Amino acid sequence: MALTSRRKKATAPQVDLEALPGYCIRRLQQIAVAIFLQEAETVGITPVQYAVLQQIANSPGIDQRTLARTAALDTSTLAGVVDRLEARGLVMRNASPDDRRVRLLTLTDAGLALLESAVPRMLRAQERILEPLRKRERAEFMRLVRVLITANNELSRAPSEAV
Amino acid sequence: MALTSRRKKATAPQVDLEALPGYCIRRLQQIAVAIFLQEAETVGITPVQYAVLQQIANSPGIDQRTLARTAALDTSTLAGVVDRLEARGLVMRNASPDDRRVRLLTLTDAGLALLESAVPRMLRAQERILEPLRKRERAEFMRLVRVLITANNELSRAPSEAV
DNA sequence: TGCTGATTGTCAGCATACTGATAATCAGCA
DNA sequence: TGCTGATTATCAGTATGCTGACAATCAGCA
Repeated sequence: MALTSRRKKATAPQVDLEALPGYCIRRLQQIAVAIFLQEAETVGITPVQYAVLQQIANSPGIDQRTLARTAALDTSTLAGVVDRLEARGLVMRNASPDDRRVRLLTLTDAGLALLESAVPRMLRAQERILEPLRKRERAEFMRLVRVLITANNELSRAPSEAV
Repeated sequence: MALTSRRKKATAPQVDLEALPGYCIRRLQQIAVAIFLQEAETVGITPVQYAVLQQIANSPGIDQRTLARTAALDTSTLAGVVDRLEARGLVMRNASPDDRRVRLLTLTDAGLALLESAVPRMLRAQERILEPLRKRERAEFMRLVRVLITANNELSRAPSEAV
């Protein structure tokens, strides 16, 4: 039978998703978010909202562009996050006196209070995420993840940048 | 000075996000997606769309509920993904003869052809994600991630389930 | 001073991802 | 047979996350 006459029955490539780093990382992210939301349920914030509140607390009066970099968020994504935090009265958005394009962010008293009550719950969530690993494995996992992040930092539109 | 008269100046807790597993996992997920999208640009599919196409190829005639579990997606999320793939003519959605609630999924010829051209690019993306690690570290990273996923599997609404 | 290019924030559009609700359907039992 | 509870898929609503485009503003220079 000549090759050309053989009906090319396209055989679907069989791939096990569990073996793919990208798939496993997505699963891990889903789980980490679920744990955070469980722990922070009474506070009512998401992981990203926590990160934004925390960075504003770390650097009061920060502008949105810098905040986006330090929280690893796209500026357009950050705009939405800050919108929601502002609507809940947790964050103030004030125009900069020096540059009218810039909007400076500060926590309100309510935002600070919420952040303070969120921190222990956030820490508990972090512990739970790594709990299945032995102590030494946890450190090794974090080391490996940080290598991956640092080396590939520039690849996403929101490259992280230390403050 | 009595405690009650001291103005409680709430001191913002300073936390370094980079030290938090959840934050690092989110960064890693952003990077993994960015690498995948770069490699798969000419094919025009996302990581999740690839996973869905691949699982349909692995099990032709699979129903959406089973597919959601094996691809680690919520059924409501999967509905949208399949909508888009169907609209592009990559997937067929047929009612089951046995149970009219169930919709069975199959790849079209175009879907199969696209999947075949996507696989090598997907594999290249997987290599790039772990490239910053040494060979032994890559295996260790994958082992640790799988421990975390397996142990915490039930925590997300879309617990993965081997086929 | 007035123009040009860069910067800041926002928007529209698309794609995950979740919760909670609902319609359609099925399976089992009185 | 007819009813009840479970199952399948879908929907509305909310929240990341990205791209590409835009208006407002600024900084630097002719």
